[in-house]
Amino acid sequence: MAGRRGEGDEVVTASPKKTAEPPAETVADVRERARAIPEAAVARLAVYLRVLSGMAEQGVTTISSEELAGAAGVNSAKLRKDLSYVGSYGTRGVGYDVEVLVSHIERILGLTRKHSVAVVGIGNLGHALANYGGFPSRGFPVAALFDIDPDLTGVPVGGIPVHHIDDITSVCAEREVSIGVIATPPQAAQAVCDRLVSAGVQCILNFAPVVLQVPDYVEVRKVDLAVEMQILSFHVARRADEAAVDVVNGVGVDGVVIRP
Amino acid sequence: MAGRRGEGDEVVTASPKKTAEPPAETVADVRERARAIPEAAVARLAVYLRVLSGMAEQGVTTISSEELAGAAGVNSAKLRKDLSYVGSYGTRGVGYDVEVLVSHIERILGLTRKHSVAVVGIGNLGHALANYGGFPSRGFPVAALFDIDPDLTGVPVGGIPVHHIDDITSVCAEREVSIGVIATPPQAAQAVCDRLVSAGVQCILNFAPVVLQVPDYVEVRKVDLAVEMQILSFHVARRADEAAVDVVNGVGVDGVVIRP
DNA sequence: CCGACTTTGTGCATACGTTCACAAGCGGTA
DNA sequence: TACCGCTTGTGAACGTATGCACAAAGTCGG
Ligand SMILES: NC(=O)c1ccc[n+]([C@@H]2O[C@H](COP(=O)([O-])OP(=O)(O)OC[C@H]3O[C@@H](n4cnc5c(N)ncnc54)[C@H](O)[C@@H]3O)[C@@H](O)[C@H]2O)c1
Ligand SMILES: NC(=O)c1ccc[n+]([C@@H]2O[C@H](COP(=O)([O-])OP(=O)(O)OC[C@H]3O[C@@H](n4cnc5c(N)ncnc54)[C@H](O)[C@@H]3O)[C@@H](O)[C@H]2O)c1
Repeated sequence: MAGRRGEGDEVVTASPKKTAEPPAETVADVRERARAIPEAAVARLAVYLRVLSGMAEQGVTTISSEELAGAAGVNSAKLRKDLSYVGSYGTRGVGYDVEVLVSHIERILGLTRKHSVAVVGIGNLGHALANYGGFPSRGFPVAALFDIDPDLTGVPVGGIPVHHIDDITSVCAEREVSIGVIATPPQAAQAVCDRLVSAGVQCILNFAPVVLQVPDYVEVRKVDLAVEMQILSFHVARRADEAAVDVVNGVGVDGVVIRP
Repeated sequence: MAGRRGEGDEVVTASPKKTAEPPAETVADVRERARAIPEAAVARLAVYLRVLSGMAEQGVTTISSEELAGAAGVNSAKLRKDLSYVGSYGTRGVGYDVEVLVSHIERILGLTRKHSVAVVGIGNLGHALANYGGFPSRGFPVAALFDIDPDLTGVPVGGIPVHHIDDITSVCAEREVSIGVIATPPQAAQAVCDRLVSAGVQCILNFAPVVLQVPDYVEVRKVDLAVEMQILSFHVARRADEAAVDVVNGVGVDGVVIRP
């Protein structure tokens, strides 16, 4: 790593009583860095990873920040900064080795280990998720399905048997589920969430349009399609408003310049 | 509106030659404000709206920022700031009138008008979306479905007939589609997107794991479940790293205090 | 009508994220 | 080896978002 402040890899022998203000840099910093990656950058790293995997399949071995940024739909400076959080694995004047980059991003994202997924609520959405081949191939095997409906339990969906929600604790423990996906009706979501948490699941992906309450140590991400659509709707409205402003501008509100 | 700088609701007659530095506030500002709402705030407004609608159904007529913030899972100061972008419709010492707030948020989000949705790609996910009742009830009627598979076209899904993708332009125009949802395999997504744009659709919600290229005036939002899971995975890994640091800390790296 | 109490709305400080711009570093070439 | 052109990696400037803390503005009981 280039512009590091201190000098050399100062071993952990640490000076005795440095009560001075500027804190010394330690081993902790190496770990600390992972924590220092902005959430927004993490989301983009996942996108870069997908693009890079595609590149690798097409036989591309090296890629410049400019190219990768184009393919990922971001500014190249941002891309380089994002990659700098991961470490410095590029070659100046050349670019990045695709394989190397893939493996380092995978390491940072914790994809060196598989994360088993459990889907709760095997209705419209749950069926789609269970049948989807895109998760296992990316390191997220769907290890268990749950529903409360007795007509569904026992029947396999996408090759995986559906368990009754009451068995959630034992099955999750047995299959080492680390991610729980909630696809139940909103009324049931909080209760399901609580059961997942009790079962030791610390990561939850929630499709139900409710705000889940969880302990601090549990990470929740939500996918709310109605919210997405409302954001789109907002932009439509905003655009209409701007058009209206332009009209007013054209008509000319006396003397008042809108954008000089 | 409370803390407004100027005085009274200065009508649009605009003072003659105020070339002074502090720019006068005009009609444009009212419109301007909509544009000034941070994207993050817009997403939260949609959540507040959902919570408020639920409250209204339960007969709640008034709510304080503290209560609403709790229900929406955010800090109350943030909530109040978000609402201040919409305008000042609360009553100090009392709180917000639920109905009033709902209607103002709806106005800002452009929900006073319906936004017809077209879903393209009626596979696993497309079926789930077409069958989902949550969209029409929130002002987003599903007006058309499209697929390339001749076996699917003509057959109704969720009460809506599936059209062939080749009819996309005429059908979208006829049904005044304003939001296009892409649920096709990734390989087809860019082509489908281009067709939607040609058909005049300016808002796109993309489920395919690809980065879409669109003209500036088109708004795209993506839902990428694998990315969501990878973000969760990152947090798991980060947590494991922190635990490792704590162990090192416990063992005691001589003299170096990690967090004093 | 007053004064105690509650809750909003926002100025300000801080933290976070993005973008610019350029020195540092590398491969290739003479 | 010395130079050149290209691309990375990162300080620093900027812009945006968050959260605190408190004055302003309202309600309500007496
Ligand atoms: N279908 C979509 O396209 C879509 C889109 C956006 C959001 N959502 C949300 O996703 C969730 C699921 O949607 P859906 O269309 O699949 O609903 P659905 O009604 O088709 O399926 C829900 C399933 O959950 C099961 N269930 C109910 N209570 C349960 C409990 N306590 N424990 C376990 N399982 C339980 C039901 O038996 C049913 O099989 C809903 O919250 C919905 O709002 C769905
Ligand atoms: N199913 C899921 O749970 C899930 C989860 C995450 C992401 N996705 C993504 O969503 C998309 C759809 O997933 P799916 O599981 O429904 O796939 P699917 O294969 O079940 O369905 C795809 C549908 O698109 C149609 N199609 C193909 N090319 C088309 C074209 N050019 N024009 C119109 N229609 C066309 C096909 O006929 C098919 O009906 C994929 O990109 C997938 O990666 C799905």
